[in-house]
Formats: sequence, structure tokens, C-alpha cells
Amino acid sequence: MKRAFYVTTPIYYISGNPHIGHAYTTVVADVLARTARTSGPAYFLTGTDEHGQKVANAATAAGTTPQAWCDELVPRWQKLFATYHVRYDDFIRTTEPRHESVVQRVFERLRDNGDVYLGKYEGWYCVNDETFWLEAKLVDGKCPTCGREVQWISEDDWFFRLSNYRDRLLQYYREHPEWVRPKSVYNEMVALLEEGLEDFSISRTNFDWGIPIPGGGGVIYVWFDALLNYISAIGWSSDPERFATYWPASVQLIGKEIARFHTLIWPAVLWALGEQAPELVFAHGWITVDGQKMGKSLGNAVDPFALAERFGADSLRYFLLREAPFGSDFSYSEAKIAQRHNSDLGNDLGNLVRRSLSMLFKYRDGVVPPGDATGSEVGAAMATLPQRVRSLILSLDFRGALEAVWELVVTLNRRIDDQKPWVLHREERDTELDALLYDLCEGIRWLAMLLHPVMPERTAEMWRQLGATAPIDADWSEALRWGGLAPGTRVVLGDALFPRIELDAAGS
RNA sequence: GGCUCGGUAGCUCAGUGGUAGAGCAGGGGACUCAUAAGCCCUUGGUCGCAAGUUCGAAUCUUGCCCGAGUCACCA
Repeated sequence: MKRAFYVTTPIYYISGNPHIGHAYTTVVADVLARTARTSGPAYFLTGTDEHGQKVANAATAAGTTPQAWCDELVPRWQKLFATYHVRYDDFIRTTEPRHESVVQRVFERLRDNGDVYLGKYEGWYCVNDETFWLEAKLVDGKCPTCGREVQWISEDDWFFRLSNYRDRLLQYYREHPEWVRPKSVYNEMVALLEEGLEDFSISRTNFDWGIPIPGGGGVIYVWFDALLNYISAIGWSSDPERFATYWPASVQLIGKEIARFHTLIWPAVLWALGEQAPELVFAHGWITVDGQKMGKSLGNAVDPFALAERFGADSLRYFLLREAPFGSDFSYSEAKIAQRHNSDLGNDLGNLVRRSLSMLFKYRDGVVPPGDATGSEVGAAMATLPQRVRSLILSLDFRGALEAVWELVVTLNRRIDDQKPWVLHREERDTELDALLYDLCEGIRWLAMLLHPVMPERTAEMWRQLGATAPIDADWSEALRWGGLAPGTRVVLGDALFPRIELDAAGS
């Protein structure tokens, strides 16, 4: 089987409601997967992280079982992704048997080869944060992050021999300076490696909502369990051929706060299993509100459903990818979303489609005329655009990719003003008018295909208005040749693709 | 506090040694197919502060100021 592009998001911890940040990461993964598919196979995995004491406690508080609690919450996440037009190939839940069996097999394998050993863990433990603290870190004898009471825990725990992999990690970082991005996260991790790594506990005995350790002795620590989703979903140890198709992952998207799990512990675990580290781990930036990180605890989380309702999911997708360089933080505001929507999508793109199709109706009864038999200037100028766009997206430069696509938008708008089709029509210069109208329609076809990964729903509407019948997500190298739109195609004059959004004076 | 990143036009950002750039917003103009959109022209910056290196610094060094992130909850 051919190697495929494999992209993952973190699996989302099942507590509380999803916010716009969760949609962000997942949308980015979706755009990568959809773009990769324009030249070959791709696989996009997301899912939920469902074990751990916090989930157990929340379920108890709700008067239900942890499993029932998770079953109730999972659809909210799936609904979020559906709202944002995300099409994943697989949604894994860590409570599924296919995952649990892999985690247990991994544990057995590592215990057999000595990377996992039995030791004693003693320390102060905060239940809320699921975190062990050194005595020196405690504030007034309480948890330094949440301020709650901590308890003294002394237990026999299983440990992963992370310290053994420190030298190999350091060497790997030196030889692969691009494997963790952006650079700031890479630097942080190298600094941590230089300080040294300690073995860490991968078992818990003080609660039981987790994957049982084979042979007894508690449950597996939720983080160790969670990381393995990336390989349990693609058949590690159960379907070697399938696994080899996808692993190592092409891109693993994460948030900055979970970088050490994904870029220190995760590769070490993989190596302990005899597998390769992922090709790229990318920690993206935060959506901020007034420069402050968004989060439940800060009370400034934005409801992603309301936002999609107001601006349209595709406009939001465009905004998230276009507004800031990928990797940097960027500040969210409704005014900025509205500005992008109105300016880029409404004025430039939507209006281009509207004015082009309108003229096609006015001058040619809505039927695509033949193009210039001697070739199109626009077509020649845009010949390399698809491969540029794909390459920019797959290197995670979404902003650059969208700017490149806008070269075509600007070119077509300018062409209309330069050639003045209303004059061509008045003077009955039919061949010139045909050639121009053809280029406009063909250009719109290109735009629909090029932007489809970013705005799947609105581009499908463009496609419908254009009367195109071929698949919109076909292989670019085949479909994006100038002249692909058949003359004689009947277009449809539909509603505006991106109607203007007016914010009231107070709207910010 | 340690570490990391950033501070360039009103906004979002590009620009790593050689006379300050783009898009948006603002101003002006010519058009009319179009979502008062598009096109052309244009205003606007002592490149966080200070010192240093250099023939020459937004770009290198040092110090400082400000912002953010991370340091086992969190995209």
C-alpha cells in the first residue's frame, strides 16, 4: 500500500464544552487533510480523551457513571466538528476496546523489554489537577495551581524509563532541527533536555477510571493512555500493513501546553516500541481575546456555535487561517472577522463570482462560451498556482497559500476592469467577449477547487452556481489545467456567496 | 523567579548589514458588469528605549522597558 499523509489533532479531554480553540486545531487538520488528498491518499484522525480522575469525579457529581458521562458529551464534540465542516476519517475514543487493547499490549511489551518497571512513588497529589507536587512547590501546604488541599500518596507505581532516552532525544533534536515547530517550542524542549529527564509514573492506584494494568495493580496514567491513540487508531500491532501506510505521522498538531508530552515522552515511547517518531509536531498559537489566552477558567471562552451561526463556518475557517501566520497567537474580535469576511470574501471573491456570472447571463444567456483558441493569458500566468498553493499549505503556511490564491482573484477582477466587457458587448466584439467570459468562469472554477480545502461548503455553492459537474475535490494536477470547464455549461445565478455583515457601532 | 518568543504605518504582518514594505482601514480619481463591491492613484512609520560594533543597523552585541507563552488542567 502506498504511503499516505497522516495528520492528527490532540484528542480532546472530555470535560466541559468545546470552545473555538478546539475548532481551530481541528479545522487546520481538516484543511491539511483535504489539501493532501488533492494529490494522494490522506488520513485524518481526531477524537476524545476520556479517562482520568477528573472525568470520574465529574460523572459522580452528575450522578452517573463515567462511561455514560462520556457517551453524553462526545456528541457535542462531533457536532462542533460537523458545524465547522470538518471531515475526519476517524474519531477515536480512548474508551473504545480497539484503543484499550493496544494500550495494554504496549504496556506488556515495554514491561517485557524493561522500559517499564515497578518503583515506588511518594508525594503530594492534587486530585483536581491530577498532579504530583514536590513539597517545596506547595503554597501554604496546598496545590500551587488550584489552591486545593493535596493528599500524601505513597504507592507502588509503574515507571517509564524516560531518562534512558535523553541522549537519543538530544541527538535527534540536533539532527532534525525542523521536527518540532515553531522554533520557540523546539528551543524550549532542547533546554529541558539539557536539564535532564526523569522517569515518570505511568500507573495510578487511587482511582479506577482508566485502562487496567495487565496483571492488576491499578490503571494506566491518562497521558500515557492518551498518546497511544495516534497509533491504536491505525492498527499498531493488529494490522501491520495498514500501520505502515500511515506511520510515521506527517503532521501532529498540538497546542503549546502539551508540547513536552508530544515531543519528549511520545518519541521515547515510540522508540521503546521500535517505531519512528512523527515527521513533524507543530504547536500552533492561541486565539486570544484582548491579548489574553482564551479559556474556561478565564471566563472569556467564545461559543463556537454562536460564532458559526453569526459569521458562517466557512468565513470563520478562512479567518482562522488567513489572519495570522500559523504558529503565532492572534487576537480574535468580531470586528476582525467581519472585516475579513466583507473585504476578502465579500468584496474580492464573492463579488467577482457575482459580477462574472451576472455578465454571463446578461451577454450570453448564462451559457459558458468557448475560450480563446490561441490560449489564455490568465491561464498561462496561473499555471503553477496549484502546486504553489499545495506546497504552502502542506508546509503549514496557510496565510501564504491564501495570499497566493488571491493573486488569481485580483487578476480576474483587474481583467474585468481592463477589458470592460460592457464595451466589448456594445461594440459587438464577440470573440474578445467570449474569451474574457470564459476566462472568468474558468478562473472561478479554479478558485472553487483551490479554496475547497479551506471553505468546503461555500466553494461547493460556487461549484453549483458555475454548473460544474466534475468532483470539486479531484486531483489538482489533473483537473487544474486551464480550459477544463466545458463551453456550453449552463451557470446558475444564485444568492450572494458572502453577504455583507454589518456590525453595529458597539459591535467589537 | 528560570526559560522561550515578540515589540516595524490606525489594524494584521513581511523585511536578518547597504537609501523603510504589503494587505486592510483613511483620502482622491475615472468607470458601471457587480454585494455603494471592483479598478487606478494616494496620505501615513524618529522600525520599544539606550549604549556599542561597523564606512553603513529595523537587521549584530549588551543593558533596560513592555507584552505573551511555558515550567506535568487547558487547542
